[in-house]
Amino acid sequence: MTVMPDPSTAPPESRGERKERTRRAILDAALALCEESSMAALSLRQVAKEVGIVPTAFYRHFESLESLGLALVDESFVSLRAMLRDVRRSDPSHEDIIDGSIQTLVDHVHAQRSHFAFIARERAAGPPLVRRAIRHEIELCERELATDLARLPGNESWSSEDLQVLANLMVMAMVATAEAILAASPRPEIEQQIIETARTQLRMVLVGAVNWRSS
Amino acid sequence: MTVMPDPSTAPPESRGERKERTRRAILDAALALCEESSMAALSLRQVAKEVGIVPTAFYRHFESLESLGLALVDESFVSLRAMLRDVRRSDPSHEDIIDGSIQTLVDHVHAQRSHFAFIARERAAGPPLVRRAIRHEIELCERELATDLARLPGNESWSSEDLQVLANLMVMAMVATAEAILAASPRPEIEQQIIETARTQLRMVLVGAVNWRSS
DNA sequence: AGTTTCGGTGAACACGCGTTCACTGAAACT
DNA sequence: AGTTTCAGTGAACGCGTGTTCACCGAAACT
Repeated sequence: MTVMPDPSTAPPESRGERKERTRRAILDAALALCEESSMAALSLRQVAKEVGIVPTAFYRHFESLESLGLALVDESFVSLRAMLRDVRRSDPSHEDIIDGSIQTLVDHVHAQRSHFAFIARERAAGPPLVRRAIRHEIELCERELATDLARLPGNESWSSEDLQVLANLMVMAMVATAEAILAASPRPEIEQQIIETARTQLRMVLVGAVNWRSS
Repeated sequence: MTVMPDPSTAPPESRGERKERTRRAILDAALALCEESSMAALSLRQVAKEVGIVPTAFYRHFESLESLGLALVDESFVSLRAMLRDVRRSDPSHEDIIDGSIQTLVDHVHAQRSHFAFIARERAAGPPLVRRAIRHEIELCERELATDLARLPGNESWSSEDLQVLANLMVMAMVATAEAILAASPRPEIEQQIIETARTQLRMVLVGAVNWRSS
């Protein structure tokens, strides 16, 4: 609960290290507290109590709850980009590229549960600035995916607009799948069904993609 | 601001009519107030002030903010189902079925803006019970769409599971499109681009669907 | 005409909120 | 050793919160 280490057993810690530790504690507490509703229903005093500091000490780390929110957006998208990197790393020539990608998604959603939940929630309901920041980050992810898709063999004839549209569709399906997994857990049998659904959907979209323009 | 009619000009009004009028005013005020954040950041006193009644009078109509939320879910899904009915009404043999459906979506999103925004927001960030209610309603819509798809010619060979998965994909795209329209307004050129994107995506999915099983 | 019903009132309750300010005390620097 | 820096303190402010209660007065019923 408290940030203070036990002075008898704790190793020596510089001032900077302690500040960073409190900052982390604030971020974690905020992430945990807004899990049940939204950032909009989060109070400075709640966070401070959870961290184990007095309310005013909060201002030593963030100038407002909104800037805390923006920091959480940054942090959450580090997790999301790590996932995209893992998805990209898989061998594109492999047949199970769909299964692999979905498994990577599932793994990361479980490992960084709060970050993905934060993005899903605040994307629609966060403070205006937080909302904007999230939408912007997602748009960047779509553009990245679009350039990745452009490099894939067989896509030479695609216009960049169509690639962008396909990337948008895929990201939207990914976001929805992540949301569904979060809403389902911890019920493995429902989660398995969501995974099956996502797999089939990705295959359907893929079938649509390979027959595009040629139909 | 106030619910009270001017006694000099107002027509006579029964007790039941007045109660219903106040109830409506509460629903509208809540819808308007949580537009900028979420139900989670809504207070009874705020709503009462907006309606023009004293806070305690709220309890004459709803037993809590959460039950108000559930009433708003019901109301919002009346709008959504009205939209689905309009979509379904269009001639399925017509070539522009995609354009027609999307136009219907756009029209309804504009006409019932607050209802669609409410669903999009609270689906992810509302109080747990509200979230559950919305997810359940959306699932019902998916099942309805799946049975509709089953009646379409050329789908005889589809398994009911695949139809369900396709319906899920389409509803997910519809929800995302509605969200995008709400986030874009009032910028007509961006909205037009969203519509174009949705049109292309629906075509892609359709191409995938017609080539399903046969590929 | 007399009585009941009930939507709306207003005071009061204990508590949580964001923000201010002067402060403490140990770490970090000179 | 002496000074500065600064994360964390704690009291105080004015306001908003949900909920309770006894009360009012007009519509609705008998």
